[in-house]
Amino acid sequence: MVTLKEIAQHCGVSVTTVSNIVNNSPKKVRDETRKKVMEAIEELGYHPNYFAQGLRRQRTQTIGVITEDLAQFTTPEIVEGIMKYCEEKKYRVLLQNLRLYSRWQDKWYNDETLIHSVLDPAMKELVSIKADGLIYIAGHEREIHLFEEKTDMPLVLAYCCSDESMTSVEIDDEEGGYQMVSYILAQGYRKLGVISGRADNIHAKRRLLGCQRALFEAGIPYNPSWVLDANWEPEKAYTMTAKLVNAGVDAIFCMSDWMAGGVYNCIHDMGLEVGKDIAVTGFDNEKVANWYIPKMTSSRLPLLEVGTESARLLFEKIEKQDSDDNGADSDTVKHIKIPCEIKIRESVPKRNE
Amino acid sequence: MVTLKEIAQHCGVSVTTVSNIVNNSPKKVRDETRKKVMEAIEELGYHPNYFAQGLRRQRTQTIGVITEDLAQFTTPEIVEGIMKYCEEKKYRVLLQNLRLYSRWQDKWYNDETLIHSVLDPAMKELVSIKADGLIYIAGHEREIHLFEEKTDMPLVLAYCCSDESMTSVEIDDEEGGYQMVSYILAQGYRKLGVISGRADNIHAKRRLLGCQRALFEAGIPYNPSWVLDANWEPEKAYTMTAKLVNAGVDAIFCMSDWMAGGVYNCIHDMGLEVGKDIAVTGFDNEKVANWYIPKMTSSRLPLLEVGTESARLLFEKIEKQDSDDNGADSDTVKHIKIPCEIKIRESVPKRNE
DNA sequence: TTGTAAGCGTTATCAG
DNA sequence: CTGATAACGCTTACAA
Repeated sequence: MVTLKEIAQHCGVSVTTVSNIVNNSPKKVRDETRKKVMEAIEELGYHPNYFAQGLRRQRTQTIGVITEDLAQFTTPEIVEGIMKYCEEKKYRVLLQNLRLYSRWQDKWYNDETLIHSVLDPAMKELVSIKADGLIYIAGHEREIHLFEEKTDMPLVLAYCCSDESMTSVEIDDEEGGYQMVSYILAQGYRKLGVISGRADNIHAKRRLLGCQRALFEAGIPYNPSWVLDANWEPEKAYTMTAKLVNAGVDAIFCMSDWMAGGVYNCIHDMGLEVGKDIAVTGFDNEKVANWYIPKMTSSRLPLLEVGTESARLLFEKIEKQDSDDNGADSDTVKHIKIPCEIKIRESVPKRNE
Repeated sequence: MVTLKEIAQHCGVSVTTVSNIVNNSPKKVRDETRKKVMEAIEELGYHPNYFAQGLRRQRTQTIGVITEDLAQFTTPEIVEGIMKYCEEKKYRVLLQNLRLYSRWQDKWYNDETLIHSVLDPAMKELVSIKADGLIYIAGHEREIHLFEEKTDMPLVLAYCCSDESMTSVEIDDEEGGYQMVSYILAQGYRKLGVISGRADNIHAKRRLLGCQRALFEAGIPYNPSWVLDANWEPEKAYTMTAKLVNAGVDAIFCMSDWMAGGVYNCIHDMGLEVGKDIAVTGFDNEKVANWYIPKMTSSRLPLLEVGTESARLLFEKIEKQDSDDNGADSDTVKHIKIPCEIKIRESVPKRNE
């Protein structure tokens, strides 16, 4: 590998001069020398040694990203957002994948010691590599307490949150639920059934809250017995749909596009038609939403934005830390929620009545 | 950060001793000293500095992974496979994301200079970080010529291939097509229609080849006019299906699960029933396959395996390189194809006839 | 404007 | 069994 020294020898100058040119330091360099050196660099193909540089400076121009599970459908897009931002900032990304699902399926959900068993080595890794900051991407949104013993490394939580002291970027599920239900009501429906995910799930809870708010604002009483839990499973959603239809709802707000498949099928099997007889909406705006018939109105998760926003906040912290020579802990903690985007299609036609 | 020196001072020994203990070198160390040092390491929380280590050794224990687009549905699982393997080998993974799709949609497909404009900086990066090896993951399978000017870095192509000189791991599309069509024929169907992807697409070509082989082996004449190109688009697949049905086929081999949605819809709209009137199979085994009614037989892409196998081959190369002090270029080039796995469901019932 | 030299934390060589 | 010391490639204060 070509080193500074070799370039220097090649040009008959000192390493210092070459280094100054490479880092275009404020020092004055004769144009002639600069040109000569630049040419040599080009010709010999010099590229700074990352390790020597990292060893010398205290900054590594590298941030760590730890994902709970890269194979979760929400994760790659968040990572993509982060990388996009980092590219502009000329930062490297060291990605760690905890592979929680493939290791333990669902068992890790509430078992933070289990998570720690793989998280701790990953963190050590990042310390040893002196990452300038860390973004932690959860596999599904929830409240975590993994980082109690604060590291000095700037940290941003993506797709999850923690206590007040931790900067986090989440999607605004409540607003998403609110938007969706407001839309359904605006289309003229009045008897709203809800197919929810797991009752203890933060997405489900927040979306339901938004739903209730929309109902309240429209002056429509909230009927809790029309809210059924299908545990994110299409099969269960199928069963629940039958109950809701028999109970007389005219619209169903289903909390995931996949579960909505069960809803569509059930309605079809009952000899009814989605849209004409019963309005249906999903959530997540996955590809399927476009392929149900009629095409289903859904809500896009702003994952890319979660990524870029996390990165933006992280760099804000890193820069803050850099300028705080006094060591003042004037941390800028923020809790950002990014709105979902409703994608209107054909499953909630205007009610003519 | 705790350094070797600090540990040494704490214990009243030299850094050499500590280093020897940390790397459990063959050198003999008195048990007493070892114990003392180990305790200090534990207590002070020592972790070797990645940069100092990397600077000193020539090995970095890091491999680079360059993805054409992480958001491609096939990519994360391959990455996951690689990371799984690397974890066992105690290697780090530096992931680079070219983001080809989000940058240029489809425009980069046959424009390798465009690709080079983002690939080259990424490669430089890996050189500067002295990655021990590189895995390149394509966004869709095809033949690439991106690495003509051989680097000395061990390289494996995943989900794509190149000329003979390059090690690659692909999925065995031909065998996949063969398996699927053999199965359809074994179930008693004789008039096979095919909905293909882009004609110039390597997946499509290979699957079709397998299909033709299966037909030939069964002694059934191949009718090219029953092979229609739907460009991977469900909408087009819908149109094509009508043609095939009108032409009198009794089974449709559709080359992607998403296009199969169009097939299902068309058959339904024509007043027919998938399974009963016409057999249908998809490909890719995406989640949807389970949600069409009747559940669709499809073929699982062995992506995780592509990942682990790529990593395995890469380490084979790395180790080879290490042992080849003589510099002999006794490279082990391999072209691996990993079989798909047919997932039989309900869309191709046994023909009773 | 350019050069000298120290030092970042490690490992390897060689000497005690 | 243990310890000095050089070297890896770079940045930076200071000297010329």
